[in-house]
Amino acid sequence: MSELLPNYRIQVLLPLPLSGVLDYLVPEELILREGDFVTVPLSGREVQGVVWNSNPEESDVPLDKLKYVIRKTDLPSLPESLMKFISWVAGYTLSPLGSVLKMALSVPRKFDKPKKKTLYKLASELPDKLSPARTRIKETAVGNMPLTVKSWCEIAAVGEGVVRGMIKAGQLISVEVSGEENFLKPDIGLKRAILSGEQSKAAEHIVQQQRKGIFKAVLLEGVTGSGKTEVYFESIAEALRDNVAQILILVPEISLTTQWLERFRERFGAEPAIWHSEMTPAQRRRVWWATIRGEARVIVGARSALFLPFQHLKLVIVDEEHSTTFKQDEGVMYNGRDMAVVRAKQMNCPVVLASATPSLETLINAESGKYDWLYLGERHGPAELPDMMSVDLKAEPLKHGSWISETLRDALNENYKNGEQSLLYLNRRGYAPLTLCRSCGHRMECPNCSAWLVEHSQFNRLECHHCGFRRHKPEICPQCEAENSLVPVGPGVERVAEEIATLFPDARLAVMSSDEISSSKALKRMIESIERHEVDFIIGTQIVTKGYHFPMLTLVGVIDADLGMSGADPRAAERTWQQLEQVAGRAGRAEHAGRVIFQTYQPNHPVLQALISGDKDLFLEREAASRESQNLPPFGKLASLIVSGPDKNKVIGANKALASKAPHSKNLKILGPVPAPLSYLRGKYRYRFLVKADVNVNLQNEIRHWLDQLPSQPSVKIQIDIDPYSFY
DNA sequence: AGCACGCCGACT
DNA sequence: GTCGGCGTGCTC
Repeated sequence: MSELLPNYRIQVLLPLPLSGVLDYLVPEELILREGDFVTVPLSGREVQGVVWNSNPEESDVPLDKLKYVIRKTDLPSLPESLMKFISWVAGYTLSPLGSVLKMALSVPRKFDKPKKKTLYKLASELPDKLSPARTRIKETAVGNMPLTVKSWCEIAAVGEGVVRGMIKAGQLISVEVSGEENFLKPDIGLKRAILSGEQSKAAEHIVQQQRKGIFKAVLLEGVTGSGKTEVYFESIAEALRDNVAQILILVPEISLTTQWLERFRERFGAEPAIWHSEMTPAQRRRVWWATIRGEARVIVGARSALFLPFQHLKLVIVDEEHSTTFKQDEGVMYNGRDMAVVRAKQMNCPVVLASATPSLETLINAESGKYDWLYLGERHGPAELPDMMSVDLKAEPLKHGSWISETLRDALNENYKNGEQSLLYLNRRGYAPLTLCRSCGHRMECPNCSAWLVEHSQFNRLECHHCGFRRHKPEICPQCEAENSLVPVGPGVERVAEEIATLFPDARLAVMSSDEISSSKALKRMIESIERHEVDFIIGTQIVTKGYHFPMLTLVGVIDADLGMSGADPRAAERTWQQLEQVAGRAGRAEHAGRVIFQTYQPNHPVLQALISGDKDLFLEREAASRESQNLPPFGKLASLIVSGPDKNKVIGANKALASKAPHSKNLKILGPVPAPLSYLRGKYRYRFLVKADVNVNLQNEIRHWLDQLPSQPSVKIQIDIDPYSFY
């Protein structure tokens, strides 16, 4: 260390799409360690980076090229465990290291420390006699949780004057927190759920793993309503007995979990820290700081929460582990579920994968004994499993312009007459997926993509669901100029809603799709209205599969059970099964028995057979066998390469160059290039290669070597997706 | 990601 | 003759 004086060299990783680190010199007076945040010069500007290597062995960058670190940033340094995770993810996804760092640091102005905040909690002694408004405050208080003035107003539905009055009277006591402490200190003893024998056994198992402080993956499988949440809540409560333990709960869509958060609040009397993409910069900063300081104990977040700077991560839970929304399919393409397992492994803590319909990958791992397997078989409470049947649309054809078969219509009618709720499921937004000219056959297509424009009747316009292009629905055909010749073809949720409105003119409808639900507030309002039974028919896209409890819902009609069954996606059947199983799980809550009707042209399809017979094991066995025979995940490795660019000839040229250098062996096959299913997207031509390999092949190395043989061309982009879930 | 460098169209 | 379009390439 004696010779490190003025020319002491370090390597800094910058949050830019650079694949490596940059070398800098350290001014004499500075002491820098790995993980420290630094400000460095980069082509004339100042950039924030992280010291990645404080003692590089060698480097080919000549000394005279190096610039000096400007200063050390006043931030807690990045935990070593996070640096390790970032490196791992970059290597696995074949993304530039700097891009992964950027993702991990997507905290605007993180150097601003969060502001102080004043919260108020209920005084321990209150007068016996309180005004009605003040009594409401007293009664809505959960545990001893301090809240902001605004939150008190919201939860007790009182005016601000009431709260201020109570503060003045000493009935609410102020608590100063540095901004992130108000979701801390969950009360582990509060409101313990009463667990069934099976549930407590499962919880106990997780707790034991957690106490051992070693990595272990546990599959927690249980049908909807079997009480998985209670099980992992108990494990969380136990893990929190360790006074510094941090717990991460990964959920598919945080904005859709108001009901979940209420349960958490009831159980722990505190808010968990929440992390998702739609947070304001101030909220992000608060959670990031609370996490790096170790003050946030329970963090609930979408997949990007994996990149928070945990200090003492002691348990990871992945809720709805089968959900495909864990897969990020742009930028750094990683699967949150798989990376959660890696993160837990690196942190030496257990990871719990919870689902009613586990993914095949996870089931195979559980079967082979690689993961522990906990099964909750009883359906908790009095609810019965729904009664399922399919309607063969070949035997019972739909009338022209109608999407509801007679059988389904009769069932809906009966349910409606009985004053119960029905759900119609169709995973297709808008009014109609295709608009066609009756006189010349012209199809309304997106100018930027090879895709049809979807009619949205609300504003009488046509939209591209891939690039966001929209236009007014024209009066005349743009090709043959015929008048009134454009007709909608096929149904979307809006069109099904229209049919329901015609069939049941007095019924109250709610359409649930991302078009109707712009914010989590709008969603909450809609859910509450359904819970209060202000709605008779719900027509929804896959947004309804996300695990809400609608106690009055007793009939589910699946408009098109075949949708999504075909295509290049090897997981299509599994995904359809999961989606339909989840939708079917909405029927029959509480004391009402439920019914599910699937409309299909393929009543003998294994997916439907499995759902109706309830023999999901047989289906999964067949699905596993089929994937094994094709050497597809999880039995083989798969990667997709999308070659794209605005100049079609350049893209084709790049394809040829790639194909000529493609490695081939007994263990690795490269298929393609073929035009991608969306062969033109956002103004770019797209071709796809698929790389299939045996599990023992180092897929990343093979691909890296392959691409390294070719010069990079800025006008042609190559996107690598390891273990792809999206096949567009 | 920025930012500069560089080579072709409409302007004072 | 220049201003400026954004294609291309580099940043220690």
